[in-house]
Amino acid sequence: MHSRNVVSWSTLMTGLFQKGFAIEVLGLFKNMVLEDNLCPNEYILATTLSSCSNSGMLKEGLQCHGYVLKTGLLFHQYVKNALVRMYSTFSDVEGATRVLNSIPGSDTVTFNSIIHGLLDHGYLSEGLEVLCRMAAECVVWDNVTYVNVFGLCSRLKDLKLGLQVHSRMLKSGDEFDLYLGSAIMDMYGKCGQISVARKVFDGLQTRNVVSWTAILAAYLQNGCFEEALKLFLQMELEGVVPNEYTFAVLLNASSSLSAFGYGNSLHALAEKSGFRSHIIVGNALINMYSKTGIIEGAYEVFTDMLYRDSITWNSIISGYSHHGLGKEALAVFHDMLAAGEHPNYVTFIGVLSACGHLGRVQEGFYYLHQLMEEMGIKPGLEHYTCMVGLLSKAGLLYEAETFMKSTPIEWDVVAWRTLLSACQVHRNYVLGKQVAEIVLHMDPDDVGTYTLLSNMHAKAKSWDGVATIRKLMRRRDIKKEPGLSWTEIRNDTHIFVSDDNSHPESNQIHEKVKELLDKIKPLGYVPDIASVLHDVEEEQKEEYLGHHSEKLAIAYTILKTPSRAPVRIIKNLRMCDDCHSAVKLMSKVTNRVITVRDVNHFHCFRDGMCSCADYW
DNA sequence: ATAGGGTTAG
Repeated sequence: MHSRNVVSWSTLMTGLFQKGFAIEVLGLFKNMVLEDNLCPNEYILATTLSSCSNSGMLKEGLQCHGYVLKTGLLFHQYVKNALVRMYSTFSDVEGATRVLNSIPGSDTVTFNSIIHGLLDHGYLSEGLEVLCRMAAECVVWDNVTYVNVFGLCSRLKDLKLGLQVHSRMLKSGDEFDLYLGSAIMDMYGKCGQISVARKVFDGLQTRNVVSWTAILAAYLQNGCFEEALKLFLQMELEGVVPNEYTFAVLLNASSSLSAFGYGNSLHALAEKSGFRSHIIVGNALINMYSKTGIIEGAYEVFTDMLYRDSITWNSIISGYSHHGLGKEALAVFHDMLAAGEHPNYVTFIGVLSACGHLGRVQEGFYYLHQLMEEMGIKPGLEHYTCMVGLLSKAGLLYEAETFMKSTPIEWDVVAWRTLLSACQVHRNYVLGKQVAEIVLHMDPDDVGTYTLLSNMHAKAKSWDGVATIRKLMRRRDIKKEPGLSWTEIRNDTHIFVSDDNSHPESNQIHEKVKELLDKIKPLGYVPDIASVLHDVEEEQKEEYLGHHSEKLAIAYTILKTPSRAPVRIIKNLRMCDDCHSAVKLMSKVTNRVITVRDVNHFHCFRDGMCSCADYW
């Protein structure tokens, strides 16, 4: 153009802004001032400020604010709104509030911007306050307001508020849109009302990928993992193309089921669909591989990722920790610091539990008392519980007990259970029984603790103790949870129940178990018959041990898969001592890698050893 | 003649 004016620049800048080229808008702003010597007006500044928000350019945003002050454009509504959004986006609540209050006149967009900004940075009560103010000042609510307010209800998990807002929306008679539909489903999902969310979904006239993903996420958040995976097939059938959020949800559903078959297929599909470099997909993949027991797969995804954020680092660190790989976890943690990524609350849970696996008591306390302080992270219950685990794992049971008594925090049942299982491993039954009392006082229905307690009595050969526990369980009507193990072979899941002969191939499986046990006896396997609490002959006790669900699942997988294939088992309870020592030797005689995910640990058995170093 | 705010995720 031979001659350009502010409107020419403004038109171009708006076009770029709306297509997502925020950085380019800032470049144009500079050129307009320097090349054409033009003075920006309120249109230019509104767009430029928004571009600063969208591209994360804080410094430039502040410079624009200075420009606004110098040029006296502050009293234009659009400019004010853009400023409020800029400060909200950069989580400067005070700055946003200052703009909000210092310039008279706030419209719907002003309030929408500040509420959204507050929610996005976790200022929920402040968000609620602004909403009340908006209502008090009788500012009109539009669809964007409703979307934001439903977001507020989701985060507060406040169903009552959600229902009130939904009613108000229906009465307002405003035109409904897809943003609203997704926000409503999200609200009901996060407030635990999955069937209402589904009803909203079924009532949608049109659906896009976000509506689908929102309902899948609602199923996920309500523990309906298989339903989520099933519904995805329906989504594909209707020709809706999944995006990176969809894959994150589905991978998470697979992780929760420990379904590596689904996880693997989804990984392939995500790559084919071009989501290889999306952070949330990478993070979900790390999580999926780690939770399905394939920690090498998790690391491979991690190393291949082009872009990482703090969740990426946290995922691989806690993945390594869950697998008992303390050295690897700490090495990645140091890489994280070197890469300039700031650790957070969650990072240190993984780091401290890694110290636990390595028995590094001093290093753990250094992180807790010094590094966390330096980084401005206040230790919480989870961190202190890691310290209890760390001390007790190192055999310092009484130090752990003292630590618990001297730390001013309200301990939960998890912390006491940590100390309890340490007492079991270190065979300190005196302290163990005391701690078990505390655990049962806090949670009288905890079946695992009764089992642990009666095991401790049995190990100490206190048969009266065993009888007392069993009486107690009968009196309190505590039913022993059946032991379940499952394994995925090709695309089928096979479930095994302890002491259950109803499997069609039961005979073969038992024969295979017997064969394996006979093979490992010469290597030192001694059946732990003391742990069998049935009143039967010794020989039969040995047979009962062979009926544990993980032994059945392992025998079956070995029968049905090629000779070098890894064996992966998931079970619902804690692995017992007998199975643990048996499976170690089985990994040796079969030359297989056997991974068992029990209720809270991963055990990777290889060549006669377990990754948990016999502490779990 | 040119301008602003929203949904799903780890």
